[in-house]
Amino acid sequence: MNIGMAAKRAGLTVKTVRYYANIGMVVPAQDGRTGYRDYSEDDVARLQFIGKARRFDFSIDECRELLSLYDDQARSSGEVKALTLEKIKAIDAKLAELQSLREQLSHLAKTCHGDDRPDCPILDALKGG
Amino acid sequence: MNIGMAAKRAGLTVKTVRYYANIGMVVPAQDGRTGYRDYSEDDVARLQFIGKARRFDFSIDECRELLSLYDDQARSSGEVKALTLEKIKAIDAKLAELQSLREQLSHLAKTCHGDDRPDCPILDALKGG
DNA sequence: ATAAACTCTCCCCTAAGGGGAAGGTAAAGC
DNA sequence: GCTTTACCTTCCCCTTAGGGGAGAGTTTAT
Repeated sequence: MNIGMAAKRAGLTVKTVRYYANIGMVVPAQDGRTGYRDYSEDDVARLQFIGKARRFDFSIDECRELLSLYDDQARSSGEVKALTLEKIKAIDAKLAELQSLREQLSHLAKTCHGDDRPDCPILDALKGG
Repeated sequence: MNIGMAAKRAGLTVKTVRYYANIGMVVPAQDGRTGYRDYSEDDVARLQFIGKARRFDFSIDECRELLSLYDDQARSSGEVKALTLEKIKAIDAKLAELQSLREQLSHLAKTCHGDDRPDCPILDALKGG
């Protein structure tokens, strides 16, 4: 099938699907005369797989790993789980960082009266060396 | 003072400080003969200001706004507070997204026995249309 | 005088595509 | 059969916020 249909069925944009072909993630057959990409059902399944993994915040490189595990009939579920746990750890770190940031900003916002007067504790906090 | 000292005093890299000069955020005087940038105390204060705001996750464009508010003696603290509250809102959205992601991944990881057997609920979840 | 440390500009690189141009192809309408 | 429209191709530039490094000039220390 053509790229437009493959993209639609995978819930991705044509640009994205073309990108995945360019970087070698999902490389479909290609018509020699027209140059049109020709996606198989299996290609579409892989696109869907990647789409889902991306929505789970896995990077392209991580998707590549997952995909090779997905392809490998002999892989252990332990490998997949390890990758997932790593991802969770990274998310936890990001969460902690954002939460700390939020607290600090929230504190600053609370101390700022936020009216027409020009004095502002937020700017003062940013100012100090 | 030279860029190296300005960078050190602002807690930034030389590359970063040069970048801020290039995009017009902090443009120091420049020696006509050598081309060396010459940072004033005020320049350093602005660099420090930007450095802090960046650490608070404000984007370069938001720093630009903050900086113009910082420069504007007539600005109201309300404007600054509004920007800060917007930032907090954006952080909250990101937090919610990451938390949902974490829950889903955590659930998947829990259902995966993670041993040497090849069947893996995580990959199965990614596979399904 | 020379070596080390510092500075300059210029160019390419990052992640994951988006936007759009120029041009070929296919399907539908008349 | 012809034309419009929709779809496809490659190619190139754009995004964030700088990092890495080359090649060349400058200043400082020995």
